[in-house]
Amino acid sequence: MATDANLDEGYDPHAVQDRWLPVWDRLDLNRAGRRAGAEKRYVLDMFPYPSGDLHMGHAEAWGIADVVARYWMRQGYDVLHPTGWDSFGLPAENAAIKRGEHPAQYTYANIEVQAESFRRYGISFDWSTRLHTSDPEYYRWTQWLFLRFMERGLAYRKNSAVNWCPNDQTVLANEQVVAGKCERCGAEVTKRELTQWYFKITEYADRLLDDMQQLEGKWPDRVLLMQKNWIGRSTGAHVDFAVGDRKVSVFTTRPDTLYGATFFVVAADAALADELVAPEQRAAFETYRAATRKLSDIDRQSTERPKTGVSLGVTATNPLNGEELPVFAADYVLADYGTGAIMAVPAHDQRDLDFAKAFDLPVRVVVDTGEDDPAVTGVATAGDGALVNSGPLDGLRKAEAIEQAIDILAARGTGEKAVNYRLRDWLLSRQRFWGTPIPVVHCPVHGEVAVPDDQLPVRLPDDMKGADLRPQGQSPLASNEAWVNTTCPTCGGPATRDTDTMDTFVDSSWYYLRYPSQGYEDGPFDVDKVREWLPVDQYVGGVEHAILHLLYSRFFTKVLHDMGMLDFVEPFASLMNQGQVINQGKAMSKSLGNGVDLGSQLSQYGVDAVRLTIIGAGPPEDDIDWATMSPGGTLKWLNRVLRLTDDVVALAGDDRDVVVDKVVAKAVDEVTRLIESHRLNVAIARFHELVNALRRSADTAPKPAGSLRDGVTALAVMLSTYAPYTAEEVWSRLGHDVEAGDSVHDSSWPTADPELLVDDAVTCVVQVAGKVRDKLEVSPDIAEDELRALALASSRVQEYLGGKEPRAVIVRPPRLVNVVPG
RNA sequence: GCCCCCGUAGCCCAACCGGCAGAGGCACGCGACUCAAACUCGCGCCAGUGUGGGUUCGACUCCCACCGGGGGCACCA
Repeated sequence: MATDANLDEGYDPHAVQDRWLPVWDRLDLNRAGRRAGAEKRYVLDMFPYPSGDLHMGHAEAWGIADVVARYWMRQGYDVLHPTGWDSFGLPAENAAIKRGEHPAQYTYANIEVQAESFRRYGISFDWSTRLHTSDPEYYRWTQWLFLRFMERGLAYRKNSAVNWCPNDQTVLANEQVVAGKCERCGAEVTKRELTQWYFKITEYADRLLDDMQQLEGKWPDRVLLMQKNWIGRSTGAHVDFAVGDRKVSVFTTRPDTLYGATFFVVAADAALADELVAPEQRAAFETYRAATRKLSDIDRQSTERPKTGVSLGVTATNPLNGEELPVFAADYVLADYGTGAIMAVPAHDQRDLDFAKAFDLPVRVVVDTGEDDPAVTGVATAGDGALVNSGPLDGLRKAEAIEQAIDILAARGTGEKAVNYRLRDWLLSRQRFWGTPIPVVHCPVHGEVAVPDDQLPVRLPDDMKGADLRPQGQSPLASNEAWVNTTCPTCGGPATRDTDTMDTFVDSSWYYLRYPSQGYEDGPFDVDKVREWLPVDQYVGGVEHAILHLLYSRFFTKVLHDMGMLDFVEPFASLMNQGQVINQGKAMSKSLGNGVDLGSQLSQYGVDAVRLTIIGAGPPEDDIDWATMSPGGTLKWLNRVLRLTDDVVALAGDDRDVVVDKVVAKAVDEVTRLIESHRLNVAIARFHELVNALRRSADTAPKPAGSLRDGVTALAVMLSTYAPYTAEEVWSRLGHDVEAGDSVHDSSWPTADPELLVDDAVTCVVQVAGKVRDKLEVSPDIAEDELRALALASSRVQEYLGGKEPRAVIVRPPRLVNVVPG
């Protein structure tokens, strides 16, 4: 007995799946290079992380990319649709600690489960491309790339306060701190002073911003916007103040307000504050600094919090007017943005005004914006206006004054135009085990020494498991003496290995480059193969990577371009973000207990019904509420397709009906354009229409067998992109010998005869005062004059005109006439 | 606080450059088939596009304001 009574009669999707899957495996239809000589296309999903089996979200993302891949194959392109796993990372390590295993066990077991699920789900992967970032053959090249970055000064080590996740016991990149919490586990992030490896992504800030021009219209606007905001370019000036005999520079976007500066603030946790503090203020400063360091990022970044600070007991000299400004240390100034010090202009900056109020400092208006005095209202005025109280700047507008101020500063050698970025360098060290080891040796004589290329990979030890991996605040590798102790590649003397591993986002920043030459041993990738296949024509993935993976990959691509290894500067020509699959209005989660298991959906409705339901639910980027979907209805429709097929196959003869031919041509034409424009859900509606039309014709004499057979054939080919199993079944029932290699997945996309797309007559709407009053059947190429005359001759139009002359007649042949009464 | 996106039948969604608001589906109702039901086939049902204004011969579409929902950034000088 089937679980669903409906399945007893009609379509059994499982039998169809079991029938075709082994045949496809044998036919090997998805191998890149199969259509040698044809134009190449590269379709890619953001590769999966192997935690457990596939879920509904995977079903959507890979379903979407698979439609594109299969569509391009039908169109005759040579398609690369590869797969791999982003297989380093914390969940495997945590599972290993819990189970007393090596992380590789969990990782590779899950990969096998997911691989089998992908296969069953009918994804058109070229399995020969398969890679795993945790394989030594892969991470060897991650290490190799790191060393190239190091040679170019793009990987460096520095000591600074870094984001620390107390739960995962590791540092985090800025991009992995979301609203003050660890992106992975949600713990509140704290700060730690540590020496860590960084990638100098800030050196590419301008290019990351400027090259986005190439992506406009091809990437979702919101992703581009998020990246733009994240990079956060600000233009302004560096202004040099004098503190005693020391020069202290600040960054400001408002050099025009220099005359309004009434105090000066240094970030309390910046080294600069420690260096400037006067002896009599040192005790107070250190107390304050200690308190600052205890704050979590969340507390510290709250704008609600009252301003706090402490005087450093020194003054800074304003380079424009020579005024001596009191210097404070405060936590509202960030140590790692700009120079870690600011000139405070309370009249025109809200934060400075709040501080001035708290410390009873003067507020001096220097831009007359026409608003009330900030000293009275407590609201800083940041808008445009005329400069006042500003010596040579008086009377200028804001923009002019900014330029003028910079000119004056530059002439005096006390400042210059400057650009600053919100983007910080990418902190890549992680104090965890299951990642790519950083290929550096620390020698007491020679310092940081790169491991020579011919000694790569620096392998992870395979004798560590379970409790050995427990986080201790430093990498578990540090406790493995046999691994740590080595010799210096330069002098041969005793040395130690760097015990940190790389952020897994390093692994995923270049994987798409290796697919075309997976297994290549002379470099991370075969430059010629990359030239053939890259950039990726269609990338598909979640919007959660808008500023993590996507920004990092763009950075890597630009560096590799500069190294002469790539011809292009943007890795992903087109990007689609799929939405989330939710349930009953909420994200699926264990705590809510509203999870929908993909496996059980597949066993209940079959692969094709689930694929069609997910993709048909709405635009790819929209969230899908599974509670509102009916895969059962989709299964019934697939059943309908098969019944139609059987009925049509049973018809004898080759009779044609031009009406049917037109319906088919129109469906082909529209589906083609809909898939091209990524409106994948609407294409499914066209499938329904086509089936309805063919059904009607098959039920009505004279039943044009030839036209119907062609219609079902076109349907099978188009449907092969969404519902690969059912389409193959239809194809087979139409008489194709799939086992012998005549698969629908090796067929060609149907073409629509342009003559069949032309309508003999179209309906012209005739409006009077914008309201539809009549309809005319006219020739599609009717002339404007003729149509006007026809419309005005309409008795209904005359009726509504009531004998008056029309004031205007708007004619848009052949579809519309609007008569405007006088 | 700043910025972005979205509001169309009971529900999910279509509607090209501004030109007949409805393609498709779910649910529901009726009919045919059936001893009856299920399945299947056919037919039907329901909104004037969140609200208010503006531009236009004509607005779901463009502009402004507001309401509601979602998202991004958030002490970045």
